Amino acid sequence: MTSSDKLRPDALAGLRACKLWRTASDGSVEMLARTARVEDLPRGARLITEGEPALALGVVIAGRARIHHLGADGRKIVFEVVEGGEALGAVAALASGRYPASADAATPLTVAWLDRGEVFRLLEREPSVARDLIADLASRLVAFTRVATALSMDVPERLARFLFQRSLQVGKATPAGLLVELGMSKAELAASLGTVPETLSRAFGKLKRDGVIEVRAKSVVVLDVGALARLGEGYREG
Amino acid sequence: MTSSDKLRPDALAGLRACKLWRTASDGSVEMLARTARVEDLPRGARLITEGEPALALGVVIAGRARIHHLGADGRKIVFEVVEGGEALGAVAALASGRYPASADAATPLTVAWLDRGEVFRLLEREPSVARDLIADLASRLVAFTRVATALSMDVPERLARFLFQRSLQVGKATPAGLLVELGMSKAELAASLGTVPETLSRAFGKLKRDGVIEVRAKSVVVLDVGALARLGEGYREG
DNA sequence: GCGTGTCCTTGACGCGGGTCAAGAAGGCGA
DNA sequence: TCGCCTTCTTGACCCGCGTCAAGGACACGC
Repeated sequence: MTSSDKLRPDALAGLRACKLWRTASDGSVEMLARTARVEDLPRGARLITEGEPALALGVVIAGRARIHHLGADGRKIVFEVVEGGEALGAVAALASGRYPASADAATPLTVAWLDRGEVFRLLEREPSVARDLIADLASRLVAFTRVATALSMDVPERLARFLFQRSLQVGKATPAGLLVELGMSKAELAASLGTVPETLSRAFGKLKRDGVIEVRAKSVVVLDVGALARLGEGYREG
Repeated sequence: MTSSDKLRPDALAGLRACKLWRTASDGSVEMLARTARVEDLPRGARLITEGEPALALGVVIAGRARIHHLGADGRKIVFEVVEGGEALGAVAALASGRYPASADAATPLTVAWLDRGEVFRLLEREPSVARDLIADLASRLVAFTRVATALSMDVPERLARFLFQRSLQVGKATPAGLLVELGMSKAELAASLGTVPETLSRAFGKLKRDGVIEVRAKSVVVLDVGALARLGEGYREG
């Protein structure tokens, strides 16, 4: 809240990159940045607690946050991973309700908090921004449906789906097959898929026995991409 | 598409009641209504098929529709029940993607289809409508998070939650306790809770054994509202 | 070489819940 | 009153997956 907060260049750049107001003028974004409260948090810090009134909307400037829900038994489902330029709790803040899920920093994190009112003021100044905002909220909701859909699949299917999508992004062709780096520890992957390491391990075992993949330490070799796609059959958007 | 479609009074009233553009002027709503394609469908008809390009947005004029997802094994999860004045597939249409879930008519249904472009044109004519639209999308997303959350509870908990919420709406105090009409067959209720009649029946049995409710044919008597609320503990928004 | 971490895998077990199949328990027309 | 159909319940069984507990496998330091 000191005057030195007013214009951190990284925060300004982060807000400028935010898709929620992609078409807003630089001037408006700068005004937004001046009202932002910027926080630097260590890995593991709690950003948002489920059930609290959503007064502000966060934009991730650097790092990754994880949106999740803790069940009564302490089990955790991860809904979404939020990275630079994306918003946190936008939904609840705009709906003027309470946060429907919690969020933690998955890495050291810089986040800019904007008051709900400021965002509405931006909309009044530049009505065309509404279209950006609406498109973003809507596609977020679509992504969400996909998560809920995935919860109805069993673990090997969810793993197949993850591997298929990951192979599209970071797969490298090799003589042995398509090499895919997992990009995280298996324990983390298990949590992302809504399961535990033991079960994930068995899912890897199953795909391997079926001849679909070969398992390495921090990567897998995909032998049959088609089978992977079929197993993880979700509905890809156009 | 005939000119007689242009201004069905029920469609006009339904669109006027739609929260998505609550603050729009009557004139704008009438213009919207003139472009709408109105359909009358029998119970059970398929409105939207998962994966199809979302070109239009539906508004329910009369009846109830059910948004659901069919798993590979034919199992069905119901995400949402949409009633008069609410929108169908708004999300996907506004995000210009594909429908992320399917929808069926749960009762005989009248629905008005609006082209995406018409909605965007309305936004340009009346920018203040964006705020309504954003608030609605956002609260929809919050509701959705709650559904996903509920999927991590077991069946008796989901049932308790349903009964608790239903008792708030239609509960009637009687000497024996709080009488709650289910309002649908137990098979339908089972589907809404993402389970099958057999398991629902056992869940009723469990709540009854625990002294929380008494089970009647098409209603239940709630003996211990507190226990119900505790079991179905979700996160109510403010 | 030998501890001592961390991370991953493997087996045994229990529980929730879906499926199958066989009864109850009503409507409802003849 | 008697079928007869639909809806709901009950029991038996199986499967997926989470938990607990016991090993590997590999990296560190000494």
